[in-house]
Amino acid sequence: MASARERVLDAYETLLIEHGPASATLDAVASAAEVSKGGLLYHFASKDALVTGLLDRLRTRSAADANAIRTAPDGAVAYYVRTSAPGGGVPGGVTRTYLAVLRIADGTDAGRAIRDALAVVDADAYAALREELVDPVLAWLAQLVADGLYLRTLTGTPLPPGLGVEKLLAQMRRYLPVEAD
Amino acid sequence: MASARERVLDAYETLLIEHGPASATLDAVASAAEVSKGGLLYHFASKDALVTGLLDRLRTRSAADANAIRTAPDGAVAYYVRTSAPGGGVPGGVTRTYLAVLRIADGTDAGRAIRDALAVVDADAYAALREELVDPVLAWLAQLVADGLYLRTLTGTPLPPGLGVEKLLAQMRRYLPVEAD
DNA sequence: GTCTATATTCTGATAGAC
DNA sequence: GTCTATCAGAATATAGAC
Repeated sequence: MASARERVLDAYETLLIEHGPASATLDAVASAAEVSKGGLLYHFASKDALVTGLLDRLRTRSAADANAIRTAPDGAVAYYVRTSAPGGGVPGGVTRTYLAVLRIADGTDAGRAIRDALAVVDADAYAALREELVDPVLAWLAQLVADGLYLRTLTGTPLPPGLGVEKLLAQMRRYLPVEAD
Repeated sequence: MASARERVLDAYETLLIEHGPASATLDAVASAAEVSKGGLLYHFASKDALVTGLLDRLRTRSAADANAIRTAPDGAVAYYVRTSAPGGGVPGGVTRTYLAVLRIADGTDAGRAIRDALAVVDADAYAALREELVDPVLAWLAQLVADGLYLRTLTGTPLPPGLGVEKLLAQMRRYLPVEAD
């Protein structure tokens, strides 16, 4: 079994995504992670510390994912688009953590660290895409397409019938110079 | 001054976007709307009723916005992309309400009505874009670019230096057959 | 390191005056 | 239609046993 600390973060992610921030109470997280509330508070001394722990995980996974984008066999764009689509996230990847963190982002001063962490993920992915696509605006365009899929993943809206990710990638290859050299 | 009912919805939207769902308590909403908690509960008998009221507003504004997309002078794509970018929302438009509703969406049964309402907004905009772009995959591609900007608006991440919306539109016009006939 | 029990604060909602 | 006063339940966090 994974360490209690990792189990707590996994449970917090799942609750944030599936039941929303209001349901991600310390009680609920502890219960889902199969530890007591006291056990949870040993690893994360407060709810803020739990959030900080999730942000640390997000940064770590973002760096790893940027590397995966760079080394993807089918090219950076295809990898990024596929992993952004609903159901396309890889286990232990950045997608799930990003979606969880999105749910606790707000416009307050306290939310500043959260927005900064999300901005770093964006910048990491953009830098990785730029290594395949030299034109900055084109790289941004490709990233935005994938981020649009991300928004669908966030809302839980399934893809429209007849409109799949591979069809989208084919259209991008047809019109945009996004092929790896 | 706007009616108390509209002020309450405005205040609820603002609190959801700027301070997150946890801070959008009945007390806080009433205070921001400059009514008492009792006054709020006269117009919206429960928190669920407040959510339902916001979803009704979302659907109304989505229908109006779909019409604005169709009749935009510069074309549907340009309008949709511009209004999706950070700071591009029009007062009383669907953007702000959509961002607020996004913050209360979750994967539970109770959140089903919320996700459905968000899906309707997506479908409304897609249908409006399709009237300009006949190719379904191309229309979807254009929508995803705008939705990617939406995600940035949601996270509050400013656009990268040197990468503006008009540059993006120029690139889209260059590579994609997205020009209005 | 992990647990139970408790203190304190805050939330949604009700009751009833005006 | 709008207000104040109040309650029952839940939330975070602390204390201290094991």
